[in-house]
Amino acid sequence: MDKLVLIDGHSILHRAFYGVPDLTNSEGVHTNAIYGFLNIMFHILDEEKPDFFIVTFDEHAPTFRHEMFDAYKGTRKPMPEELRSQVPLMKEMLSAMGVLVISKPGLEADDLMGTLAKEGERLGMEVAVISGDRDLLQIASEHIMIRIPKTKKGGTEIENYRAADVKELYKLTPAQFIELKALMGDTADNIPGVPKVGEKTATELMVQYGSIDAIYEHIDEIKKNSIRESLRENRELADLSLKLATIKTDCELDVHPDDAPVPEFYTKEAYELCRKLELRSFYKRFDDAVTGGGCESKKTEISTLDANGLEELLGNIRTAGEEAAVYFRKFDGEGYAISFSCGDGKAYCTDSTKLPFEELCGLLRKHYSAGASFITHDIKALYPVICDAEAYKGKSAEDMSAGADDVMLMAYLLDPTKGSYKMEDMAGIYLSEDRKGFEDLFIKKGALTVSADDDGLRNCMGQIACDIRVLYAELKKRLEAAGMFKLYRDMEMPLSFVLFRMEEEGIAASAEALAEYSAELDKSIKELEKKIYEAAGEEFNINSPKQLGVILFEKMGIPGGKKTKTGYSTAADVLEKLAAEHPFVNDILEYRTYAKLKSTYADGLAGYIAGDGRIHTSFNQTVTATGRLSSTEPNLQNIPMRYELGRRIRKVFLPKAGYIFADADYSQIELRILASMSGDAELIEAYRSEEDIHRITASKVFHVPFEDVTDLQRRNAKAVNFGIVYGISSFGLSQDLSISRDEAKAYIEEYFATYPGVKAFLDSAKENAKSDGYSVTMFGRRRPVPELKSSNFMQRQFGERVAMNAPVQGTAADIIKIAMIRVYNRLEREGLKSRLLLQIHDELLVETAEEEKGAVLNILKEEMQGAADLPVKLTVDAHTGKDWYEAK
DNA sequence: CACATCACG
DNA sequence: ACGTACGTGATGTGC
Repeated sequence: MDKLVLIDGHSILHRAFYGVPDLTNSEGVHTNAIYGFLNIMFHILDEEKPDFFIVTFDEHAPTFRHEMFDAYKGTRKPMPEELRSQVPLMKEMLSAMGVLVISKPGLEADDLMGTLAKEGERLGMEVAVISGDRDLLQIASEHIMIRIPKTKKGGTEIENYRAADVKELYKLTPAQFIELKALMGDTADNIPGVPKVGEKTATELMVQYGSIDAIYEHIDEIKKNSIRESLRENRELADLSLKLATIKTDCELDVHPDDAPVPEFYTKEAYELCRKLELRSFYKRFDDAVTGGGCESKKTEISTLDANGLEELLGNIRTAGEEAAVYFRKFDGEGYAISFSCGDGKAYCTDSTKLPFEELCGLLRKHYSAGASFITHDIKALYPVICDAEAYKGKSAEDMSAGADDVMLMAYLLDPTKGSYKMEDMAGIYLSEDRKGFEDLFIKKGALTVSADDDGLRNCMGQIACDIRVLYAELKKRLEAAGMFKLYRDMEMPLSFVLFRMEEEGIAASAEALAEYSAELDKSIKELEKKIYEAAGEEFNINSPKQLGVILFEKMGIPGGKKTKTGYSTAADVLEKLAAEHPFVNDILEYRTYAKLKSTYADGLAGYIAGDGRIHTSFNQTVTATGRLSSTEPNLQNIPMRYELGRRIRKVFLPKAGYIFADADYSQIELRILASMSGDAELIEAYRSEEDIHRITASKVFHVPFEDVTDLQRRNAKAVNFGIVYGISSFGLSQDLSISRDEAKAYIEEYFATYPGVKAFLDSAKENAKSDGYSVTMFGRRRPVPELKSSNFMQRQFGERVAMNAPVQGTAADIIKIAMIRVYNRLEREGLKSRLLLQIHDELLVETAEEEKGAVLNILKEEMQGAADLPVKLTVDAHTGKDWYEAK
């Protein structure tokens, strides 16, 4: 049977544009949508191997269906210029490939597709329709499959729908699907729908009655007054919507499915266009005949080095004054492999079978300290190889990072919302090179699957080194274009060195104290366990929310109600509301607290104490969307603090003999940044008065004299202050304060009336993020906020909160990063023995030599306060103590 | 491996 | 009509 593939060109191009990060060729021509489109197209073609193939494009002029009902015209967003410019190029590419591209002015792509699909079906073809949205599901049938590509991490997945799949998923036939859409409406498609009828109601009605006509026949049966009346009043609108929602399948076209046999694709013209657009990953699809002899596929020449060879290479690099790309991997035990790539286009490798690790380090350290420079991926992991304590003594973080570059940090700044910055992913995104993952190829269950001098491994190492140098040039260009290169060089690179030193230093923790604490918790846990089992009348796993839910809400009959998708919610805020009536619920809350402290902290931390008696956390520099750091294995940024019982765990963190801890934290840094960035005169003045900020806010918002502010008023004002920073919503605030949404709304309005500059700032933060596609901090750090353009209300709402929060949280992150570098440099340059150990977002912990106490406290205060010069001065509280508990 | 929960700023 | 504060990481359960 013949097979026909139809691609909805605009829809897939659109999807590709938003799914693939910005990509340009060296002339600045945007190519990401074309790249994504071709990937999806080839993927489909490889899979379907069709006999006929057509791509449709609509002209994006007002179309008949939509023109008729101008009053409902939704706000169809204008196409961003970066995408618009790719449309003609895409068409050019398709025509160069010999693909039949059809468009007809005045016709929606949907109608074109619908007509062609049905015609194909009539001709006895198996039809696959590729589109980015679900509208086309209505034409699914036994022989017409709708395929919707989703860009998930790890490639594109495609959802497939034949008629039966639609029926299964929506409990509706494709034809009924049209009516469903007509009832609920679709703003993006300018379909009004029936007011008050949303997805839920529409689905209920359709499943029950089967059609719009049937619904109206049984309209008296509809229980909900408002819905019934709305339906009655809007019968015309429903019919109108139905017309609008129906995809036409009977358009008159001069082209027919059997006019479009699958073309050759890989023509000379197409190859030349690929070259022009620099879409490298597609080069290899073309034959030598059209490429003129596989110029891109030439293998990188890889030489193996011994000690002398490496010495010579490093010497050459230094004399040439060029930066060498380096890729280093350490394996179990002593094993390692390392590769280099320089300007000559060749790759050089060595490994533990040819050069002992210590010798490698010796050579690298010698040349790095003498001025050789390296580009790598994850510089923090390379520092211990290229320098040692002798090299960095007395040197600033800038000194130590001057000769290094890190493509991972660069890519993080370009898009901090990506989950991973693996080399193979970045080669795909920025170089259009298809690479296999190093881990996937050679690492299984944490262990190397080949020997260190295996050819496959050597080739891969060499390839990665080459990619790193090409990637560096590309990322540098992009960072400069985005105005973030300085941020990268002056902030992230020096910081990477500071973090390396902090991790290396570690913090001492007493295993004995942890064990003692654990035993104490265990005793309480056992007692509570017994009490809970008695109250419940049986033994069960208290740690299982599922079992706990059954006990509480079924067996004991406590009214709780469902909350999560899997069953009852037993979260603390739910249980707390129950505790007043059912005191035994308190035992469960208490049990949870103890269990958490024991498993995560008392026992958990003990497992991380290394041979030197210290815990060496990892500070991750490329994880958060806002620019903050994160800490893992273990997380030392969430050690209990708020309640005494948990806080006691801080007593197990101890300075070494002759030392104490000095701990300094910013006071309300985010709120001060908000005041500064917004320039709100009242809020700035409030801070200048140096009075309690929450009390001032309460006084203004609730219109009471400063002295008469009650504790409750202050608490509420504080919550509003916090809420503002999070991108406030009346719902969120009402939850936090256990008040009504109306009350919360009134607070917020009064707050904005009090600080109008804050309101204006938040509004412009949203607007700018929407038009630019990203938020930006005072120091130019960006965070993409694609959610602002989502058609989903919730997503958009989330985007707005993000747009309000990211500039503030991100600026705070920038400032403490600056402070860390400055504190590090002062300690090092002044030859002090004290060492920076931890950063907890707005707090720094320094292991302080007793005799340096005064100097360190001064340094912390000066450098933290001086990290940024804002209209509202930053203030820092600093303390010392014999353990972390005392110092905080 | 997803989810719920809870620790922090 | 619908469900929500921003940013993280670790643990235990249960499919």
